[in-house]
Amino acid sequence: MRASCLTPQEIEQALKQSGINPTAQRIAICRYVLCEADHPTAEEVKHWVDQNFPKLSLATVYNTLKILVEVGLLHEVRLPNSDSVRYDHNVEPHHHFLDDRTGELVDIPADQVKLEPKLGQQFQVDSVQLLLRGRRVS
Amino acid sequence: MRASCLTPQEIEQALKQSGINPTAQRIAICRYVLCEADHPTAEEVKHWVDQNFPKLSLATVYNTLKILVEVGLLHEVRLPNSDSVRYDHNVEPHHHFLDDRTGELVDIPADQVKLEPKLGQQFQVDSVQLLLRGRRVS
DNA sequence: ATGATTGCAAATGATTTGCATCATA
DNA sequence: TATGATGCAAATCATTTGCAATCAT
Repeated sequence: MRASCLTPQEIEQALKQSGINPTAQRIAICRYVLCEADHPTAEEVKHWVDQNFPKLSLATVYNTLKILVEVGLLHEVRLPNSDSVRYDHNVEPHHHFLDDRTGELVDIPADQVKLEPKLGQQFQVDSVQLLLRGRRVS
Repeated sequence: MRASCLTPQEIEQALKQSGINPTAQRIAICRYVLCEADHPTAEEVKHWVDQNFPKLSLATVYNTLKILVEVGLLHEVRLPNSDSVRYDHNVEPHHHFLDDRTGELVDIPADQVKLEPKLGQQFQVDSVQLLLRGRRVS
């Protein structure tokens, strides 16, 4: 489901291919956000880098995340129950399930939901964003 | 599609039934947000009341909107392209279409989209939030 | 009078920005 | 040394909150 972890070298490659100068800070952020992390907020990213890459500023975290979103390596997710943006390294079309109890956010592969809008042809649908809410039962 | 406009009396009724003290300010806000308005932001509500009900503070706008959401007379909508919450007086289940060019947000009746999640039974789906994005062609 | 409601201004939280410093080609 | 990247602090934007003044009962 989740893309396998990238090595620092592969991350460097990916950044270069997207026209991003692969600085040490950016690679550090990518290591977390493109791999280990699960829909983190900017604060969570900052918290992680604080432990693994001291002296990286919050502004650089935000700036880097913004760049990654711009080139499409990352997607923003805004949840109805929070003010902070979450970052999703899964850039393939997919849906989300939000556990309203725990706040946990789970990726749902696109093919697990049959979705057929029947709108007038004046509506040209380019993309679809679906959030399923409820709770997970064990 | 849209519920017909409520008279001030009916608004007063609705507020009382929801246990909200129907003050002049609250009725004024409801007149706009439960009726005329089309997915306004808090700022847009403030702008309207400024012209029709001077001396109503922004804090009261926010507080009133929050109360209306709490009792279910209004729903919050967070769009991916904006930081401000929009308020939706259509509290029946429905979807949204967002025109990425104009920013226009259109209600889509629930029955115009066939939606069948096929998730494992550990996912108990209580509600669904669908945003279709694209552009409207004339 | 009493409690609820309001308005104002200050506080908050997330994010952005300006700018001086720093690193690297 | 020129260009871009970083760190810091201040700015911004949406929203919330504290509190004193006001209103309705």
